[in-house]
Order: sequence, then C-alpha cells, then structure tokens
Amino acid sequence: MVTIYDIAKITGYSAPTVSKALNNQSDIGQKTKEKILKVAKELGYVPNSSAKGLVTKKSRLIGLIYEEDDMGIGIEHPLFSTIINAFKQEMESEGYELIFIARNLGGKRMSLLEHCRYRQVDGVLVVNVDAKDEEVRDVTNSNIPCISSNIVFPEIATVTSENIKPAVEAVQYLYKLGHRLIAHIAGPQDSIAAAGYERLEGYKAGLLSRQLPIRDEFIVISEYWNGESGYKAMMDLWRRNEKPTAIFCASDIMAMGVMNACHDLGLRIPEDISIISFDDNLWASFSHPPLTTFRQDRQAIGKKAAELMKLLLNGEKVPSRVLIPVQLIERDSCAPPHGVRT
Amino acid sequence: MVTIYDIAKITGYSAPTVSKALNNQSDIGQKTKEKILKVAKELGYVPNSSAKGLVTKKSRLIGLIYEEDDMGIGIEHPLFSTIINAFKQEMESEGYELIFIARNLGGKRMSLLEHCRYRQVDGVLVVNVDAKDEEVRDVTNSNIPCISSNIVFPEIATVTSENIKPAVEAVQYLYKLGHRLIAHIAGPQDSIAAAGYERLEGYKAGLLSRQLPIRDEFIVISEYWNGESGYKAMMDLWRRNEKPTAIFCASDIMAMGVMNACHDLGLRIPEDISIISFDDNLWASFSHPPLTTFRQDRQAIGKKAAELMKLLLNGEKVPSRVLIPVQLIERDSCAPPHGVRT
DNA sequence: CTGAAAGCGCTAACAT
DNA sequence: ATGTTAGCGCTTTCAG
Repeated sequence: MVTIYDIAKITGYSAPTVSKALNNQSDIGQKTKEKILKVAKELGYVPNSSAKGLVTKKSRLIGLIYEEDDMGIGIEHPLFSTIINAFKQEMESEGYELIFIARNLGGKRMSLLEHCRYRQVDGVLVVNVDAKDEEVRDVTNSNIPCISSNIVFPEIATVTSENIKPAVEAVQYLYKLGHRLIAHIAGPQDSIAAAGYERLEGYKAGLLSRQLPIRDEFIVISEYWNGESGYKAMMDLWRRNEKPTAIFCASDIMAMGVMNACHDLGLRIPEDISIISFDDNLWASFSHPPLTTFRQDRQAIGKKAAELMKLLLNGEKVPSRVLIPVQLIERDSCAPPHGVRT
Repeated sequence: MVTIYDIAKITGYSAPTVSKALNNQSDIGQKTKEKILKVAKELGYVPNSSAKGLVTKKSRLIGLIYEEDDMGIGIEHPLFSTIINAFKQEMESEGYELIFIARNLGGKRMSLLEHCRYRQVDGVLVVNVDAKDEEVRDVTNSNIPCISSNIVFPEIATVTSENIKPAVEAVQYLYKLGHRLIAHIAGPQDSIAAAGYERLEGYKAGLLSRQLPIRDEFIVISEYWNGESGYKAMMDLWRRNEKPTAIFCASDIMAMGVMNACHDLGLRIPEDISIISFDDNLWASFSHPPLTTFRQDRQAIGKKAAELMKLLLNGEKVPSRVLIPVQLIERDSCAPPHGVRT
C-alpha cells in the first residue's frame, strides 16, 4: 500500500505537504504540487478513507435506510430502485458514496443509529420505511442530516410525488367524460405511505369540487399495494348495491388486479367501466387496454432528494415537504359512460 | 463521542483490555468483560469503523458494482433489486454492509478499483455490468474477492439462472402440445448477459432434440430487453414467409411487446399462437392471457451469491459458474396449435 | 489475564 | 510555502 509517506520520501517533501498537494489546498506552491501529484500517480497512490475519516470525522458516506417489501408487494417495487439510482448518481457526482445501513451487524446487535455513527455517515436517505419504526425515528430525530423519500416524517424533509392534486384531477377527468358514479380503490391507509391517504383525500376533494356526494360504498381500501389486493377490492366493490361507471385506482399494480377482476366479472374496459390509475409502471402501456394513469417522475424524486441532501450537508435549511409533479398519460382505459356522448 | 479510553478510565482497566472485552476475545476474564460491557452500554459506546479499519485493514464492507439501465430497459429492472436485496440480507447477517462503488468521486477521477481500495472493501459483488468494461475488469482481475451475478466473467465466479436447460424444455413443452413450427424471439446477443445467447442455444438444442430443423426465419434477435424491442421483433417475425404456431420469448418484458404485436396483428393467444416466456415478472400473471413462463428465483440468486462471497472471504475456493434452477409456471398462453388435439 | 508501547495513514494547528 | 508535532480511536505485539 502506497502512503503519503512514500510520496514524501521520494519527493523530499514532508507528509503534510504531500497531503496538501493531494487535497488541492491553497497554501502550497504550484510546482511542488505538480511534482507531488506526478509521483503520486506514478506510484498508483490511493488515499485511505479510514485514515481520512479518523482525523476529519467526515466519511463522505450517505447512509441508505431501505427495506424491500414493506408495502406487501411481495416481490419487488420498481419505483424505489429508480429513485435510489437517481439519488445515487447525483450524490456520487458530488463525491459521496452510498452505503446501506444494516439493522444488525453480525451476532452483535446494533441499531440503525448506532450503525450510522459507526460508519460516521454524513447524511441519511430514508426510503420506504415505516414511519413508526422506532429505530428509524432514532435516526431521523438525531443530529444526522436526513431526507425521506415517499414516507412522511414530520421531523425531516420529505420528497414525494404530488398526490392530492392529481387525485382531484382524476375525478374531474372522469367527470368531464360524463361519469357521475366514480369509485375509488384506495391504497392502504397506514403510516407507511402518504400516498394511500393523500390520494383518498384528493378523491374526496375532487368529488366535492363537482358537487358529487362522497359515498362510502364507492370507497374500498385495499389491504396491500399489490395486484391480489386490487383484485379483491374490485370484487368487494362489485358486491355492493350501487355500481360505479368509473374507478380511480390508487396504483398501477393494484389496477392490474382490478382489471383482471373486471375481466372475470365480464366488465369491458372502458365500455362498461373506466379506470384511471397512478404510477405509470412499465406494464401500464402493455395492459389491455393500455392504462390511463398519472406518471410518477421517479428520477425527479431521487434528484430532488439529492438536492435537498446537499443543502442539508452545507448546513442550509430545507423545506419540510417537496412535491414532485405527476403527468397524466392518457391511454385507452377511460371513456364516456354507457349512453353518454360528450 | 465515547471512546474505549472513556470506558477504560471509568472501569479502571486499560484500553487494550477494553478492546478485548468489546471484541469478545478469549484472553480476558469473564467478570472483567461483563463490567466493561456494562459500562460501554451505559455510556452508549459505538465503535468507530475508521479507527478499526485503519488498524485491521478490514472494512467489513462489500462493494456493489451496479449500473442501472445497461440493458436498455429504459426505466427499471426489478430483477436486480431483488437479487441485491437477498444478497444484502445474507451479508448483513454475517456482519457486512453494502456500499455502492461509484465511478468517480466528485471532481477527482477515481476508477472503480481505486474506489475499492479507497474504501478497503473486503469483497465486491458485480451485478449487471458490461463484461467488457475495462474498469470493471480491473476489479475482477484484482486480488479483491469478486462474485458476479447475471453477467459471466471468466475470471470470477458467476451466479445466474439456468438458461439452456429451460430453453430446451420450452421447445419440448411446445412440441408436446403439438407445435412443430416454433420460433424464438431472442434477447440481445452481446456480452452483457449470458441470458441472451444461452437461451438461444437452448432453443436450438431443444429443436434438435425433437428432430426439428433450425431455421433462421424462425429466429429474431431483439435489440433490447424491453417491450418495444419485443414488439418490433414480433412484427419482423410476422413479415417473414413462414409463420410459426408458437414462440419462445426470451423474457417477460419482451413478451409484453410481443403480445401487443399479436393483438395488433389480429392474432389470438393461445388460439392462433402460443407464447412461452422467461422470468415470471410481477405482471406475467396479470397479462391477457396470463403468461406461461419460467420463473427465475431472484432470491436464490442473491442468496447463492452471498454464500459464494462468504466462502471467498474465508479464503476458500468457489465454482466458476453456479446455475440456479428455474420453474415452469403454466398459465394460459400456450395451447395446441389449430386443429390439433393432444 | 492485564497493561505499556507503538503504530495504522492521515490532517490540523501551529511554527518557521 | 513548507515542516514539526501531535493525535484521531483502535488493535497488535509483547512483557509482566
């Protein structure tokens, strides 16, 4: 292993001088710097993050608190991998690397916060973790700069897609097509994702904005954010007295199940029932019919989270909640209700 | 920050003794250990990975070389997030944490290998990276223990799903249903994924196993592993002279495009054409009709990669290629060809 | 079983 | 502009 002492010996300068040259400090001669850099390169010098971290107490590490599968999807949730990736790219270009914070280290029990301290992470990104989890809260309530994506923590800045506004628009979009009987298949109403209740809230607001009544029989809460739950929710909805002519579904994955249920119920989409959804997942354009849905800008969420993180790292203030706009992608799952021409 | 010296002072023991107690070493008295551990807990002591790493030259860090989007999928590839997650869980339970290896650190150029050295990673998992990438090769050819998932590097152990065997079975499955005109929509034939050419190879072997001829007009190479390319490939296939009665498609995502193309071509599945695919992605069961496909065990791939990594970390030898079995999931996209009853 | 001494590679604070 | 000194928190000898 090549150290700065090796470089010092060869160049004839002292270790601190070498250090200064390597770190591009100001108080050093131009020629000296060049000489040192040249030798460093020749020797294939690579700094040692441990030594650096030990003295500076900075790690240039961003901790990632992320647990797959909390949403009950059962397999994988593509949304998050894109968010994390966008965040990663932005942070790396600023010289930070991402480390997953583990919940336990080997046999020894070590909390998330302890882990953060152990690795001396400069900041933490929290993605898709239960907001009630105590270990997570210990981190978000600590003095470590934290940003959250998707889940709302009151004490730290959170980046999510806009939920309420598009939900209102979904209802209004269906209204404009002529629908008056509009149901909502909502996501889980728990602390995990704001998406669940915010979209429900938006649905209600949308109804009110068009003087439509809010009816309990038109609202089904899905147990999980997955296709099976969507299927069940639709079946449940159809067992009730009044039938809607259109459905706002809280997510594309759930919509897949809803559409299958429609198929099994002998309901044609969009002739018998219109469906509008949320996410624009990979398969939304490949479903039958292609799904009209709000596209979440996963890239933008990750990028914005990185932006806020950098601000925080520089000791600046950040807004407590940032909303990323979504975009309505009109495909073929919505049409005027039977017998109506708009 | 609480250090071992704080503990030493309070307990009256020396720093090395405290260190030994904390690290559960043998040459220390039981009572001493208990006393030290108790005080450590009271003070909320957390070790410092930098100090530890500096002296031990071990980081308990596993580097992750992973780049999203190399397969031209354009959005996200759920396969990898599951693999990484399973790998992560296994490694964490052994006391390792995962760190993403960046390609450049801030303004300063730093290669992947340099990064590995900088962080002193104990091992590296390579996922879904171009096998021809020089920086990656520098890592795989270094003395750092490396495992690859999905992409085959000759110099290190690689874990992938079985490809050839199931491809053979796919053809035989269709043959058994009565099909004799079986096409293959193959994945890209580049160095990125063995999956592309191995499945093609298996397709050919399957044909030969049933004395069926290998016809160029029944083989279309898709440009990317995505839906659009699948769509194009199917359109291309249907422009040719002879029409197959069944298609083995190299991946579910491509199959979505293929199915859409069938729809646009007025081809009913499975009445007019049977489709068998590979992956069993989230939406395979929600497509119309539900897709018959080989399920990849992403969890098992990640777990096995972790297993090999642990072996490597212990200085043991590992096989150069490990194949994870896949499972045929029969759904409704395959049927006997027109006019045939089996 | 415990402790004294030394050092891992680097940088901060000073002096020159 | 450069060097001296010291020390970050920990573990590894090795002596007792």
